Amino acid sequence: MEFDLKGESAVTEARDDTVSTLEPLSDNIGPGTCAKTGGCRSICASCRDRLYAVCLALSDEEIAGLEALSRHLDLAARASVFLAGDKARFVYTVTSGSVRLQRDLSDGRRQVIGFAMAGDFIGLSRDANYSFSADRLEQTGLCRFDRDDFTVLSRDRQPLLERLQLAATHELTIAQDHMVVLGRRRAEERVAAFRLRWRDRLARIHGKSANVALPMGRQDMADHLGLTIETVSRTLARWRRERLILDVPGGVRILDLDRLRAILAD
Amino acid sequence: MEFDLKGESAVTEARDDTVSTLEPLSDNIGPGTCAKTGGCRSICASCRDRLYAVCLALSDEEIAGLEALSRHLDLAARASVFLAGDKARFVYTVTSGSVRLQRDLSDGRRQVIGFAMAGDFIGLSRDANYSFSADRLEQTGLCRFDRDDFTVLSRDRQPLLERLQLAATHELTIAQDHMVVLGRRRAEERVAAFRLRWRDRLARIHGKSANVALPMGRQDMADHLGLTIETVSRTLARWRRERLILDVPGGVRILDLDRLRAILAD
DNA sequence: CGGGTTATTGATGGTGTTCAAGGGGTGTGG
DNA sequence: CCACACCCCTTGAACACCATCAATAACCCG
Repeated sequence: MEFDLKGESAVTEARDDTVSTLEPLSDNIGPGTCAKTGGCRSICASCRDRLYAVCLALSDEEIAGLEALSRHLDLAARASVFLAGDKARFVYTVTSGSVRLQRDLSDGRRQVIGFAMAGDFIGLSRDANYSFSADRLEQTGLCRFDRDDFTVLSRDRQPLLERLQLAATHELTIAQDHMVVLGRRRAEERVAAFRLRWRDRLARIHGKSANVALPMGRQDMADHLGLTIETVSRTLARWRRERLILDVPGGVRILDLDRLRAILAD
Repeated sequence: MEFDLKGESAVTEARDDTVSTLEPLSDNIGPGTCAKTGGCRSICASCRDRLYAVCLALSDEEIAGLEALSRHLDLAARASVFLAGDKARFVYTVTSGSVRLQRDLSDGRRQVIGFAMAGDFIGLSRDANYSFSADRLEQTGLCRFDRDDFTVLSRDRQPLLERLQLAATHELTIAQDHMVVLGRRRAEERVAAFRLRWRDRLARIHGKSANVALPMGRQDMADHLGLTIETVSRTLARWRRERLILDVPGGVRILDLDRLRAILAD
């Protein structure tokens, strides 16, 4: 119970830092807070605190413009937001929950391109169609924009365009990081890199904590890291034996952060 | 001689398509064409024909603004444009030649993030410093812009910002493609994916041709594909034995494009 | 409790790496 | 012009890491 990361009574020990609740955004978000057709004031506003969020650095007025175009969705787990090949009509910001982004080969092999969480912007596409699929890993809140509307609006809003530019560059940097992981890291290093990175991302939103919620399964991690599910499982089993981590419901507790970092040695 | 891809008398058979010279840009480029301090009219203008080039879709007037800030460089092979960790003072467009982009791990392992060729924009950085190094593979022409100047200029030039946005999204899509290659492709597929992609990129600039110039060495390919130099070498040796490719000075001739494509089966 | 899904664990084997030696081209200097 | 060094590429043999195959265990929901 004490370590439960998902339940209503989610309480985590604050170790590294001050506060650390796992869903601080849930106060602002929910079906009740949002008008069906119109804006979602509190949601866009909540973005403003977050680095790399698209609506950051916009004036109240500009946010109002965005809101008029936005439509908030709160969707159950385990279904897609969009599929690779779909006409790219919308762009989204994630307001809560998490989304898995993936590409599939015709023979069933899968590469998980990345995971999007609160504050992330998804749906940017070079072409008219999405080049990857997006699936919800859990109950997920999204702010949806019509792509064309969004383009038109951004035309006379340089700050928004610059934000968008920053978001794309940010994603690109992450993608390059991950190429190093996929191309030149061994299995244990890959898993360590993923866990540490995931921890950092959660820390930005929820504050630092030794407890890390992991909404994705072993197969998702494996497909993200270019490994098999067995290799991931064995690596984690070893770490458990060596008291490096401790499994907790819905996630993991990192017991020895330094040793985990040492695995990367970089 | 007939297949030489590098010499002064570079002539290639045009097979798939009409014309196919390997350095069509060289007419416009050279020390003589460019004032030391000022703009490079012909160079920016030449960009306009090319998709994803940053200065595409700008008016003559806007191009003039860019040119005033640009400085053209024509540099010998085998030295860096910038290093990972350097302060990111400049951004560049490649006008001729090619550049290798890479990240290094502290223990010597290397990941080649990508290669930039004529029309590509490099130096975009999320942070104040470059996150990867850029090295010239051959004699290379670059248009250099001061990053701050460029930012200021782009502030009231939406088309430029949108171009920049497209360039970043384009790079991101390529990075995601490559993640699939690194994460889920076997050795032979990786090499095939690289050769085919490289061929397509050259085709955009020089027109289609069965002859493909390869300015990078085996080690570069290996570090790009997450393989060892031996595996790359063995794969190419097999293809040579099977009459799938034919080595020519400075590059390769693809003898059986369909069979090469079939290796990817996707 | 039962059925399905997901995770773990073990045994075996393959793909690609590592280690090692030799080949081929190029440039330099005698 | 040849000899030599250097670099890059190729080829072979042995090995290691991780994948594959297979069986069981834990979990989740109905």
